[in-house]
Amino acid sequence: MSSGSSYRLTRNDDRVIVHFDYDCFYASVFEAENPSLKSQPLAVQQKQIIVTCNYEARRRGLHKLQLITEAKRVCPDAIILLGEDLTRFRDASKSLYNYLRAFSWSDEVEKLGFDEVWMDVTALIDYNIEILNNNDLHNSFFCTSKVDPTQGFSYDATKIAGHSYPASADVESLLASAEDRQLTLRLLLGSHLAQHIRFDLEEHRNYTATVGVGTSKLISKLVGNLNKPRGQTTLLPPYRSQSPDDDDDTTITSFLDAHDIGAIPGIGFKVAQKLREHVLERPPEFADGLVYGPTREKVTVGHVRTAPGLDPEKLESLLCGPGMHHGIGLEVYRLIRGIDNSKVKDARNAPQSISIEDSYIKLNTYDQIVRELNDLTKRLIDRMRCDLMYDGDWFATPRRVTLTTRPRPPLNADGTRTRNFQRICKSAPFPLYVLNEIGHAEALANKMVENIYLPLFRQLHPKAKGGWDLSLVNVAVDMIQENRQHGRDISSVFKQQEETRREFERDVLPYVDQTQRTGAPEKYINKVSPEPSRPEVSHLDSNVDEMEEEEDDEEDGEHDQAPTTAFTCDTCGMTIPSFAKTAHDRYHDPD
DNA sequence: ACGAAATAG
DNA sequence: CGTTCTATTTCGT
Repeated sequence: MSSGSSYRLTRNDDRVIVHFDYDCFYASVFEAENPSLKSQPLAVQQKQIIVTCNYEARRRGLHKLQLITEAKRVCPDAIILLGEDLTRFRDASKSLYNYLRAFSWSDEVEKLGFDEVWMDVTALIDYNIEILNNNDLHNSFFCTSKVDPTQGFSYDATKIAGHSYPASADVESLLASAEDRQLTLRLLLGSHLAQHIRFDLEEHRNYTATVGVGTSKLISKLVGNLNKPRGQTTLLPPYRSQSPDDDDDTTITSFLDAHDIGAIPGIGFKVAQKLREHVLERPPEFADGLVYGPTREKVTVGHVRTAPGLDPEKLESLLCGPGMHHGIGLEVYRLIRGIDNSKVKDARNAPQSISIEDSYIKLNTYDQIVRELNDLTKRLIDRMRCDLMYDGDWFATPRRVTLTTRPRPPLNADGTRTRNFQRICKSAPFPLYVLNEIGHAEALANKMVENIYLPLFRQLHPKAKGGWDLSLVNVAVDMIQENRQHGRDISSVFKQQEETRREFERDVLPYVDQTQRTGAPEKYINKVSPEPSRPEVSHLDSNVDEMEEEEDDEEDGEHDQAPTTAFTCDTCGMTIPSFAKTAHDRYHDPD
């Protein structure tokens, strides 16, 4: 059916969205802690593989997901650090997120994983388009503050900052075109803002990022991939077709069409396989003996988009199945045409859920299971206290606890074992007494296991004949709600804090000439963390230590004068930003 | 509300 | 080349 089609296929191109992706994030966290690592080949290990490595290591033949044995053979002098404890990465991610948040006027700042952030910067862009002097675009000033007109940076509003797609795009003629001028201008301003934030991140936080600029989350994320690391790409118009029937003449289409169908965010493994099968008219083949990853029998977005008869209804019937939400057909239909009107979500102060899990080769006695539950639950309570508390108060509280296990399937008759990723879970209301006990997490964990997790476990595994055989256990709290705080909203605290930190660093740190930036940002900070509870993973250099950023924070004060936003500690003489005073006092006097 | 499943990094 | 450990979303019930 469907000829004239009443599908909502109009793309909203009124927004400017920037996607940040920190370069080789795990390695960068170690480098930010210890800048002398930057010039060395550095790799981060989890289990038997390199999960990421810096670009010096890549130049020497290392790469992601490489076996440690191979990595050591290829590059014997690589520095390999253990990255199995995610604490430092989570902390760095949270701090950078709040740092970026301070740039936003609308607080539409959404995180994906540890190393990606979208920002809807439309409000800033629209304001700055209004104040543009069209008679002197070369000498424009981008105002980054709603209240202080002197805050901002100079830029040339006739040129894109960074790269563009297509690389050969002629910005001058786009600006001269009645059709494309407005959109071009907005994206162009977006590119300058993105570059400003990127440079700021490099100078003040020692992180480089790769950025994409477009009018949707989909486009900004994908287009950023074109120039990495430490680059940025803007998808320029024309976004709209001249002909009514097809979109083949837009940059959106030419850009998206070349992508593998599985490369589109929102199209996962299952959906991609079904689409490949449809286009190829047979099941896609796998690599020899491998269960993971299809052999890249490349089926592209273009193939799917132009496949005959693949309208939203057809896609829906093709793709529907267990786990698929209704409307998946229309969603895919829109995605492959570059239509993604999904909002950048409002910034969050707390995660929606926290879970801790471990997998096991052998876990089959009650005692072992109780021990593991106690251990997992202690870690869960530590995480709750870290992520949901501020200044001694719970600013967010969970409403539910869940226990999830993955039973190992029994052996088949022929001695093989069928792979099973299926999980089973059971949940219960979150016990509020956990919030009131301030003692050690261990005792509290034991109590919680006794009262909550063991009952849930018995419901999950009613009969114990012959014991259990679990390959995975997960403890979680979810339905986390932010609490109404007395007086002001906790959001402003997190956001303001990073803004203050930024000003503090600008004032106290050595001046860096913005016009001379060529290589890596200079090393500028040494800091000793007062946190005793953070387990160390591995140490290379005991001289330069942690540079983790969290709310309980302090800075080294080897500089003479303090700005107005800082004070000098009477006990140790350190220069401390004012927001960190409480934490610093606690450092000297823990009780 | 609860449990399962898909997606993503 | 092995995926592990998270976190989010959405479905059916």
